[in-house]
Amino acid sequence: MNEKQPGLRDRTRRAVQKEITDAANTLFVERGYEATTIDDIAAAVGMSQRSVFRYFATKEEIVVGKFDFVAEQMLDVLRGRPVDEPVWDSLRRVFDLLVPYVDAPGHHEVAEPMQRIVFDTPALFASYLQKLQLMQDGVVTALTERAETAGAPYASDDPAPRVITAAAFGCLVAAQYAWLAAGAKGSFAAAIDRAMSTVGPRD
Amino acid sequence: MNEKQPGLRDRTRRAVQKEITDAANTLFVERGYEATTIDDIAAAVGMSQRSVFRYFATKEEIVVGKFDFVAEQMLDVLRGRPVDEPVWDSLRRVFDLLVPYVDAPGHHEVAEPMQRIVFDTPALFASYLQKLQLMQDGVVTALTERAETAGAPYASDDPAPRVITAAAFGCLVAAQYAWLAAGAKGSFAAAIDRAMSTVGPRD
DNA sequence: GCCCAATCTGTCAGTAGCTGTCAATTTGGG
DNA sequence: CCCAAATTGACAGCTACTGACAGATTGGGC
Repeated sequence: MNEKQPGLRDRTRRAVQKEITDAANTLFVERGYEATTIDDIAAAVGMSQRSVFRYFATKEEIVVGKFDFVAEQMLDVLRGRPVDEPVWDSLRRVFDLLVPYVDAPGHHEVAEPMQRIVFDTPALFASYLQKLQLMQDGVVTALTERAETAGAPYASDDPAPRVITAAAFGCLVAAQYAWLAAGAKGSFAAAIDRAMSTVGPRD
Repeated sequence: MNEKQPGLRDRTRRAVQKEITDAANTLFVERGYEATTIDDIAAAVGMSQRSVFRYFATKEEIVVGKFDFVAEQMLDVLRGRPVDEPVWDSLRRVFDLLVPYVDAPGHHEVAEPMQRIVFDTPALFASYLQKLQLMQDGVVTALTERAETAGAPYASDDPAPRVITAAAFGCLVAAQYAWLAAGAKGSFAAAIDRAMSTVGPRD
């Protein structure tokens, strides 16, 4: 087995990371992202600036780092879907993973303002788009493998899997725009449904 | 008339900007983007670091700044298309604008390496994605206006124009991936055609 | 429970991107 | 020809980020 128990060391590491993100997010919402300094965050958590950088490579990563984890989960979900399910439907299921991050019931005090901060701060928005691109890379790989498993592999130069994935993620971002513009009311899942019914693969 | 002659001042400004980008691109291709310092660029053009920042707000802007200009051109092209043309076809025509930037015939010595640098340097790629998003904002506005002109306006909460635009731009990026992966041979326009025939709007 | 190697930590020094200020110089255009 | 406006370099300063090192902490096998 290549499985490994998290071990105490890893667990405390995650705990400290969460402490930092929580403190940072509070500050970001209070004072704004750019107005908050790494030293501010370090002081709030009670550690040195250098140590904060031992948990997060960049300031942006404090905000968007969680999406690395989401990207992994996406692969699990996608691989768990039936191989004969239409690709567009599988992708729709994959996006269910993001719903709790966006539509977070309960912590509307922090989650929603943070979302606006991401969309309004150029540096953060760029990082977010980049993470989405990373997710797409994983999805494209999984989709390619799945097609092979199903006995209908894509040609090596066929752009189809990437195009379909890109279109689906485009729907995702558009849905998020619409949802935020409408005041973050209503269900985010419904916004995705609506977006993904507007375009789709051709055959 | 709200038209204004460029005036000598503006023209020299553009000229200096071009001088900087040319010198910078050469250095970027030679030594890499991150290994090249603003001071290096300033020295190469024979001005102070401070002055370089008077022409470009950020280092990334030296590379991706030209896309602001492209975004404006896109609006012109889109507004010049017949109002009854299918949206997907109009967007395909808009993308013709990007072909010369990517498929640049002649200066393959710089244009193609720079493209790889953009895709391989995280900071640059993120900026590029952001510029694409900016272009989309403009396109969505133009599309909305056009629908009004045609007497078939979108509902204010209808995500359709943004979704379709996002899907089209997704095709664009996927096409660029495929084209670069195939060694930048063949026509980029054909890659876009292929990508945009894989997905599309539903009605 | 003991102990050591592995990990974590703070401190310090340094680099690069980027900004404000100001005085000196250049220059477009009337 | 001349002046108001724009451009410039020099300097100081801030913040994100990195490398190095010495000392403290601690997980986990014995």
